[in-house]
Amino acid sequence: MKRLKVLDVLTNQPIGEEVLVCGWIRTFRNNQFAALNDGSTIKTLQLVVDRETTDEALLKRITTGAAIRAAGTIVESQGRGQSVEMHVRDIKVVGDSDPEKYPLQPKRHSLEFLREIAHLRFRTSTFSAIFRIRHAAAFAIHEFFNKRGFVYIHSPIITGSDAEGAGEMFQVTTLDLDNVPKNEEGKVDFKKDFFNKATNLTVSGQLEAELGALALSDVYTFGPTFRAENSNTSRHLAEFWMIEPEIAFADIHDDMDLAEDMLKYVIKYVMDNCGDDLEFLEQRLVNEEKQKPQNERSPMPLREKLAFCLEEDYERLTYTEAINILMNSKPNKKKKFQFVIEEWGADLQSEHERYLVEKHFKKPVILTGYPKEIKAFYMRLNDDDKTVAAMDILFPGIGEIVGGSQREERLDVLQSRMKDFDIPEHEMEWFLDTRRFGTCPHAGFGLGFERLVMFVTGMTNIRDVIPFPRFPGSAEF
RNA sequence: GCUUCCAUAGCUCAGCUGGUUAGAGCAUCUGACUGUUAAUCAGAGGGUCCAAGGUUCAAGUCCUUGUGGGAGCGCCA
Repeated sequence: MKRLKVLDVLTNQPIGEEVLVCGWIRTFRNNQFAALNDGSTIKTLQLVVDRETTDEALLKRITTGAAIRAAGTIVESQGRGQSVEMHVRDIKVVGDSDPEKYPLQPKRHSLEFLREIAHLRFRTSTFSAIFRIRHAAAFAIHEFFNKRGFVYIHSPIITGSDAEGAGEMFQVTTLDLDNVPKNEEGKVDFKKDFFNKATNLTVSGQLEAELGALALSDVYTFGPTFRAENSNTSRHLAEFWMIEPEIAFADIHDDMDLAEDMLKYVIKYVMDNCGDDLEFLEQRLVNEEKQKPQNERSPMPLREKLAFCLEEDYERLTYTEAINILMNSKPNKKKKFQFVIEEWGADLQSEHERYLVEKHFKKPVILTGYPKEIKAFYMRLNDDDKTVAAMDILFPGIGEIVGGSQREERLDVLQSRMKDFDIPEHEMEWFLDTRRFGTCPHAGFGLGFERLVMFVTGMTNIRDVIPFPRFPGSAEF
């Protein structure tokens, strides 16, 4: 007999048919009713075991966490709470689970506790929902770009370029750290290393994506990214996944349109395909927030918040406009901000971004035209010579979700900008070649995938939306 | 890296200005019940009070240091 997934049984309801299901027991009530989950859906299939005819020793082995293979007939449920259930004819315990030792028992567990047993947390309703949604979001991203004719580029994970300037890098080496070869100057001799040079894990695939875009027109990368920064927050990881589209013959406005369209596409896809999981996570949030005071609770339930982000156009404004709003804001005048905005040119802190998104506009915001001093060298210099064509998309609750820009396509301007930032030209010749030969206006952005998953699931700690989070001091599992 | 809070049973927590045998709910186990669904009822077991020092007649409680965790900030996606 072919195994059916629980999702198929619950969707198709093959009443009267004998089927085979496999999965793990969530609870076993009354020595009679087992809730079986196989990860295909957040829902469980109720297995009704005949306790008169089933061996008592076998009944004792049907415990929370046990792996089960059960054959029986699907019938309309006699009880409330589910429409169909299985009358079990034959049940086998494939893998036992000692209830005295198994850490997941049918009760609420804290996210902090589950983080410590990340190898088992897939088995909880919350995390199975999160990772199904994570999958759906990843799939939707590929689908979105594919429909628009983008080419998926695999940018290198090990990079020999050390001028990307996006943060501290992890070194990659096969040198014996107990006996490091030195050159004549007494420095590490990387000529003896695996690649004959110093190499690192990538902090961004953007520069490589630009190379692709200047031939294939529209490309994107979607891969792991590594930052060796000592960041200890609920929004940062040392290893995370990033999506970096790059579009040729395009300006900053095309870039903003693309980012907004993509975010909306992914959110809609998840809403259309993960309804049960979203409903569960929404209820989870409501229950969690019951303990909080009214003013700290979310203004909208999860699904309403997502729908709101689909209907609304994101508020687009310049850095200069944002500074004016902030300078005239109540918290700024009453010096409630930790960093009071006093003049144009100030870097925006997260408290300022949060004010704009959560208090002032109450919807996603796209900020453009930042002062050139506070942004990267490759961003296109505007005609005012003071600002660059950068854009950041800010989301309620999680802050910056997208950072992008129109790229500086003019060779001379780019070279002078690199000089300003002390970036050695000789290491970037390959990058400058794109400006020497057939350069054209182009733009792109980086989307933090985990931050998107946080937003869509309503989770508030980034360590709960990636299976095995890496952060300073921790690379477990 | 900085600021701040926390660490007591398998889990979530209570434990008052330091005072005799450290508690509850859930989970687990035993029994009863049997169409349950946070099952119910009765009972039982379960503790290096994070670690090491210190103060004190007396420390789960106070102090110091360390370790682990949360939240916020910075860096960013």
